[in-house]
Amino acid sequence: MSQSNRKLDCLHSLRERILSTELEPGTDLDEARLCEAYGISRTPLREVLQRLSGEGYIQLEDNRGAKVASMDVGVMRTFFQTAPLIYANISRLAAENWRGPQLEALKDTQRAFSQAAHAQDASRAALCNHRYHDLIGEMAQNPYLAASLNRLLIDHTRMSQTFYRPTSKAEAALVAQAIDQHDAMIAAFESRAASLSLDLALKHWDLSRDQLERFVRPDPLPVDVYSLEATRHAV
Amino acid sequence: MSQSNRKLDCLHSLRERILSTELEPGTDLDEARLCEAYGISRTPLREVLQRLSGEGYIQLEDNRGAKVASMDVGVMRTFFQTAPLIYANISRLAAENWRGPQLEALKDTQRAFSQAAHAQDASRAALCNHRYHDLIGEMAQNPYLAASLNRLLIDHTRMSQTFYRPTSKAEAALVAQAIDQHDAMIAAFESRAASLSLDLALKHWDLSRDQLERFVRPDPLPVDVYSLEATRHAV
DNA sequence: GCAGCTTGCATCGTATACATTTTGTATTAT
DNA sequence: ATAATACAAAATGTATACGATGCAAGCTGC
Repeated sequence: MSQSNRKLDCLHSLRERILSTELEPGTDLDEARLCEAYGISRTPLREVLQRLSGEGYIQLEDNRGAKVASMDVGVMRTFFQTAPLIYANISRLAAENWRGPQLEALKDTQRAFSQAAHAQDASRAALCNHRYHDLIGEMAQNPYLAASLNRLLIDHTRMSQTFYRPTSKAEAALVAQAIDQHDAMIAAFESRAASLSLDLALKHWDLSRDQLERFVRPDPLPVDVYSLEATRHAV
Repeated sequence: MSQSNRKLDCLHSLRERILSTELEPGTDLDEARLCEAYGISRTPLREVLQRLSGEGYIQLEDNRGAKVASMDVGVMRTFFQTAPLIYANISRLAAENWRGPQLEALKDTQRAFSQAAHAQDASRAALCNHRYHDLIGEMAQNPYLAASLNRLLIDHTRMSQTFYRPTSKAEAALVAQAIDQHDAMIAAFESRAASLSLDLALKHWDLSRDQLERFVRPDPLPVDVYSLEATRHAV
């Protein structure tokens, strides 16, 4: 076959590696090295890079190669400003416009997400979560908003990479809550409940925002060292 | 220089030819022919096509070449549903976030637009209008919404291609009104009036929607042929 | 000793040649 | 006569070779 699987493999692999932050924001991507790794020549690899650039995963600079898209603080501010608007509208449209086997695909992805979360496989959970929201984007049948959504999801997934690594019971509970919300959204889509879907998306966003804030601004270290002494044996 | 001007020329030229519908939606793009036309080899041309695909100008199918992005009726419905949301928010953010020489660039483009409109150069006016709104997208400093905006503008420009070809006095008046609105928006941006900018964007959208509807659903042919007889000499 | 230039290496950009896939056409068998 | 198959021609996908660019270390002149 012409679109030799290796080229598609390369595309998907790079997407996943960027989403999982195995390739961290700002990382330089060397063409020759990637060619060797994926067993393809520079020509198809460069086409893959062009495409990833168009999707917002990487940035190309003339005669300077490719870098994984950065995530500076200014962009994060914009992210928090924009996400609820897009997520809410996409969710409403998904409830109205999904068709055919799309809902089943969403259920499958939700099952995979739930499994990964329970197995505490942070990377896989994050990728499943990404796919879950990406599918909702497809269900909405709106190529314009989908363009925004895809870019939001790239950054969202990269940011949330650390959250499905429940280091505390509180965070584990938040993940469980996220799973319940996903189920509730699926039910709302199934019954074509548009405005309910919108509300659920906003609630889901609130939860995610709390998780993200917990990451950006974690619990401060205890001022009183004696309280550490007291809790040490409890762990 | 490495990014040989010919490659960039090719990119810009194809964008303009698609926006001006010289290359109509659905047109097949032949690699060899384009290579010859722009004097570049297939490798850089294919990278240009990949990029245009990422930007939403064309669609690539495996082993089947490139087609200019289509504009079926379903997409148009979605366009009318989505445009005001994005335009309004972009406009508000542009008022809040523009900086440096961006406003001057906008004024320059507005002058060029006004000139083209008065010269009744439909193609150039449409491209200037496109650039005007694209610049507002840059001023908003929001890469997520910019992704939606860019895709909306591609279809918007292609649809409005016929409107700056004022065949009737009514349409000419609408164009004049659009120019005034552009000026009002510039003034609002300059004074950082966020909510005014949002309102103006919505008004501008209403006007554009009226123009588009006039095109999609023109005045019906006169039922009474005698009325034609009556107006024939008036023309 | 330091500024500015030159050289060398690593990497990117382009062209060309080759392989694979698609498509149109002609031929043959039913 | 129609349909199926095989072959030929055109277009797409890939690999490799070569030229161009950018960065860094070393050299020369002041």
